[in-house]
Amino acid sequence: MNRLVDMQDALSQATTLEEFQTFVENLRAVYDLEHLVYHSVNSTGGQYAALTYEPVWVERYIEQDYARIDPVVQGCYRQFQPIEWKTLDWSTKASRAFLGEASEAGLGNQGFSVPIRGPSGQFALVSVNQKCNDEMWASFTSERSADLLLISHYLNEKALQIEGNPNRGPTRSLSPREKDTLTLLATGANRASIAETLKISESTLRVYIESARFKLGAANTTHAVAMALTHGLIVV
Amino acid sequence: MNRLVDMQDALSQATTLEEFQTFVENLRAVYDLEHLVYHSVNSTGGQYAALTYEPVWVERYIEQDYARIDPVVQGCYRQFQPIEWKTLDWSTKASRAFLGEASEAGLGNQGFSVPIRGPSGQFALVSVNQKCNDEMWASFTSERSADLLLISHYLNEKALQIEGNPNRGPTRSLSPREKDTLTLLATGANRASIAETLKISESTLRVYIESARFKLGAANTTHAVAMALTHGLIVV
DNA sequence: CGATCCCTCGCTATTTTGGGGGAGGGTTAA
DNA sequence: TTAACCCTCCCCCAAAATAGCGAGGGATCG
Repeated sequence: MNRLVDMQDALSQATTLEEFQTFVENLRAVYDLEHLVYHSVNSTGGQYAALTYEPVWVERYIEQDYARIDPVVQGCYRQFQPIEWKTLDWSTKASRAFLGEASEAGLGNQGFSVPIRGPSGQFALVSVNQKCNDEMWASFTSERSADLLLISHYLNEKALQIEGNPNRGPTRSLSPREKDTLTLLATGANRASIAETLKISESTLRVYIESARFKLGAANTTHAVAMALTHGLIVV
Repeated sequence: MNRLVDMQDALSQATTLEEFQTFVENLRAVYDLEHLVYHSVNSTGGQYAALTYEPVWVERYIEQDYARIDPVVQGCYRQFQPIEWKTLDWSTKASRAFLGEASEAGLGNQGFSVPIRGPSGQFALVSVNQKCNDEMWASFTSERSADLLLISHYLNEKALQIEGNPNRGPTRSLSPREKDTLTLLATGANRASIAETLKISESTLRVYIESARFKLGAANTTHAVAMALTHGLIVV
């Protein structure tokens, strides 16, 4: 387990994306893997990765927006547990084509990916890739799964830290009533029913909505609710 | 590290909530902690926990809906890293009252919590609690933080497995246009400006909003955006 | 080849929200 | 004792969103 301790030490030194990338490359070498990938995905198509794949493949992946069809990404997105690539559904046409291209780009036949989730819907995955037979791979993944979980956690922690956390700006705190209001709005209730629930007049309710909007600098109610959610001010 | 392996074995036997609860109790004993808590806060406001707190405290916690003001829950909700309770903000009146009650209920002065997130916005936290001085606690948490991360992961995996995923079944995935739409709505844009941004007519845009609402079972646009956010379908 | 979904656009009401004003009384901290 | 919040309530009117209909063309999959 020394490797993990060393890793944390080395990782704590990294403060830039370049150092992060170098770290991932070193980690690949230490574990004697074909490839190691940290891949952060967000739903709007933005993505950031530190990886050891061929640049050509990476470029094509981004250009073709393969994250949308990549069975590994899609599979991880719906699971909590790490995923063995072999267990994924490679039957669709798109998947097959994707697999073919990936093989050509030098990816091994074995793969294992760990989903990681952070606040505000942040999502990333750490994948390891190898060329070997099923038996050897099963042995590797069962022995190293705990390591991989921890590595994934530390990598994501570092990535979030380097990217800077999005909760920038002095978000003024909301009053209890404002929280109640936004929370109920987030459940889809309209002003009339919320007023009834909170046993106040709709006029009063409007004051809360408006003051919450003002405090958050939100353009409208939906915006205010979205901001409150992503800033963790309310939990629905 | 044998303890962790044993733990996984023992946990794999558990198939019911009662066994899960017993497992948590045993784990508390093994690590010689005052308390150990697995607390799942689901997005509809419901919560499920396996813990070693006094039943009276648990009842009060649920009855008063303390999850909404509990600084540990609130803090974990917006962090990726585990949290040391001492670093939280205990200055507000509600926090202080909460802390007072918690102490009376037998909670120790030291605490450490690990946030865990699963698919569809699932959120849980694992907390450990102890009565001891700062130095001893710092030593414990630094030595055991990796253990705790893994424990949290395995506990959540098991909890998800036991609970099954019936409530998250009908969440159909959103089409790209629907995601675009909800994402822009979450930024506070109105329909006119979104239509302009996406270079489509407002009529078309309305179809997306309505189909997204329908798919998510949302009562209105704000609800749909909130659901998409908490389920991790969009990221702002 | 039909079912199903996605993308695109239109119409007329009706309902809901938002903007901009007020007002009074309570608590808390400088 | 002020100032700065917080909670509560009211008015009018304009703007925006929603409900409930419709239409056609394209891709995909069984």
